[in-house]
Amino acid sequence: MKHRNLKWPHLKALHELYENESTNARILEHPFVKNLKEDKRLIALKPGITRTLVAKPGYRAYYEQHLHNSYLRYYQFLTQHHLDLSARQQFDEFDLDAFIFIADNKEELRERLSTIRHFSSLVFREKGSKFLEKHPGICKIIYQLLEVQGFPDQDPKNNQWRFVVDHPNPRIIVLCENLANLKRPWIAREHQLELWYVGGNNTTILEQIGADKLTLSIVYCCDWDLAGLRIYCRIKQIFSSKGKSISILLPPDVGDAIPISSQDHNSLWLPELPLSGLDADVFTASELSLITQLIARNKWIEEESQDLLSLLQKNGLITI
DNA sequence: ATCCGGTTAAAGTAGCGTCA
DNA sequence: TGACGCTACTTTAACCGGAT
Repeated sequence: MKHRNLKWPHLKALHELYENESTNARILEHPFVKNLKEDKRLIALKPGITRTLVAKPGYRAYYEQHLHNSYLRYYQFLTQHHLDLSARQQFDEFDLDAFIFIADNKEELRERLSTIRHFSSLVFREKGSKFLEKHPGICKIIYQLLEVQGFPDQDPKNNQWRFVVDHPNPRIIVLCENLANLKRPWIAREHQLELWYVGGNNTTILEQIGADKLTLSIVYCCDWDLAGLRIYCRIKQIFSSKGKSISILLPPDVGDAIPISSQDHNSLWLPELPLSGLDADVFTASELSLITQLIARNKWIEEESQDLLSLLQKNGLITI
């Protein structure tokens, strides 16, 4: 039963035979389908038409017993995850089960995401470590399920996480220093935002932002501490060399600021340097004002404490 | 309803260079 | 020399829209 190894086109066409009693899909070469026709005699070619298959008496009952539940499960999954339902997709039942596993264990897999070969041999053990490299279509679906832009480089030292919340028609691109906003992707989707994770030293993935996207507004959302603002300076420089100007999301006031030595925070200001060593030319007057206040009070503002939508609204970037 | 032709996506294949 | 990887070309079939 598990070895019938039907691909999605076969499942789809067999379902079409169940619903409409006929299909034009070319599925006869498949041993399982061939067996349905030649041994079980539950389907047959339509007389006079060489490419149309029709259902025969008994097919409905057979389908309901052996195929219907699988089809419904896969159909529901693909629909839920907005995956392409077309019969061009070449994944089989094994792959579909793997997709569902990936979706169910998305966070864990993302945490441990390493190289494409490692992932392939872990999740597609039976198909080998090179399976995903040779099947870009299936790889693309995994990216979509995991909501990543790609696997990190071969070199484990070069762990470039490429988390993205895509929108087909974004109004604005938000570069995020932290994952917090990317963990609430529905907010971005509802409001036509595209989110890119550029935390840590992930700035090289900015090269991946397509030229077509450069016409949109790009804003950076970060912790207001030395590390976050340093990244902003670097990103602004990168985009500036492409002739693109970006801005930073400015919290409305210092009200949400917390002491610099709070838990798990180790980005200290450098009070001995003017503006903590940041390049003053990068910032606007109101941004400079907030930075100097934070330095003076030895505080910082956590990105997670700010609501992305109201930040965008208060910065005049969207209307809700 | 069937056929057809253009477009698109994916898989298979063959040719070529690299490296041990 | 053989294993491997990269790439470009070919093949196949689905899909879509228009014609018969």
